[in-house]
Amino acid sequence: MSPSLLERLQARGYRLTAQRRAVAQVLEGENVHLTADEVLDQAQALLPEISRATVYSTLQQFTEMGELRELSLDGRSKRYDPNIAPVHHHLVCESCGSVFDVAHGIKAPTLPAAQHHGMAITSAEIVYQGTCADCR
Amino acid sequence: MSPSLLERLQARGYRLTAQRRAVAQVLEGENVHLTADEVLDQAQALLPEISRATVYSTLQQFTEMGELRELSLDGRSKRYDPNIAPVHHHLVCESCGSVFDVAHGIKAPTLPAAQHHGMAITSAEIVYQGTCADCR
DNA sequence: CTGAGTGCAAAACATTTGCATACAT
DNA sequence: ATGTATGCAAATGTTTTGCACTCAG
Repeated sequence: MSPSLLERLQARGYRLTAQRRAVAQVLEGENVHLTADEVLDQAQALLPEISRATVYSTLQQFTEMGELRELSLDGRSKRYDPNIAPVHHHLVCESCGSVFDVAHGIKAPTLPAAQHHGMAITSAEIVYQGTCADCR
Repeated sequence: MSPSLLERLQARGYRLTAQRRAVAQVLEGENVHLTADEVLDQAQALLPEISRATVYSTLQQFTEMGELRELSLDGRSKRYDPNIAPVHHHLVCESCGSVFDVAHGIKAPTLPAAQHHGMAITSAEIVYQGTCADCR
């Protein structure tokens, strides 16, 4: 089994506090795509005194460290995905906003240089939109 | 040439006011991906008394009518794309948020039914991320 | 005319920031 | 110890809403 988020943070020598451990623990697992607010809720269940500002700043740091991927799938709030190892895409329910991972192996087509508009491309992500079973 | 946004609205018998005409006019053209706030700015240049609430509600209606496509490309604010005819994808600058269209012809791979997670898929959009010429 | 559209201001969210205090290393 | 992380509360940015007034059809 691959190292957990918490283990990866320790391995980096990252300063660990109870708050950061709570955030890491909430984000452990497969197919996890929580908003900052959901992370706050679940982290407060583990550690009641954790504050909103700390959750936001911790999520921002984990993202900058490359330990989380920030997803902007609807116009409302960002979601955080701890599944960073393989590049993978997402399915989004247009009705309730729930998110599923697409197993790796599906690859976005490479964009011909003529279409780069002068940009240096670093990644490509596909968002499949539709309606989930619950919303139908 | 294909009918303009304004012409399409007229053809639907949609009730037209000076405000709605201003919003439609601002969104005319190719490679336009404005935020609500940018639409407000430009619409106020045409019609100083237009209000923020009207711009938001008009954009929402145009989107529901299928005359605009709402893009959630960064976590900040939605952008509105009047180019709805062909399905097309986008290039986004991670630094400044500017957006370019990818010419049609590029298609996202079809997702095998086994990966649908019970969802009914309606569309697939690719977001290519990178850094634009100006930001380098 | 008349219901739908508009402006205004306030509310509802999402996120960020400044600063004094607490704590991991 | 010491510098960084945290909590609090206020600020910022985006979008929505309630309500009285206006106007397109």
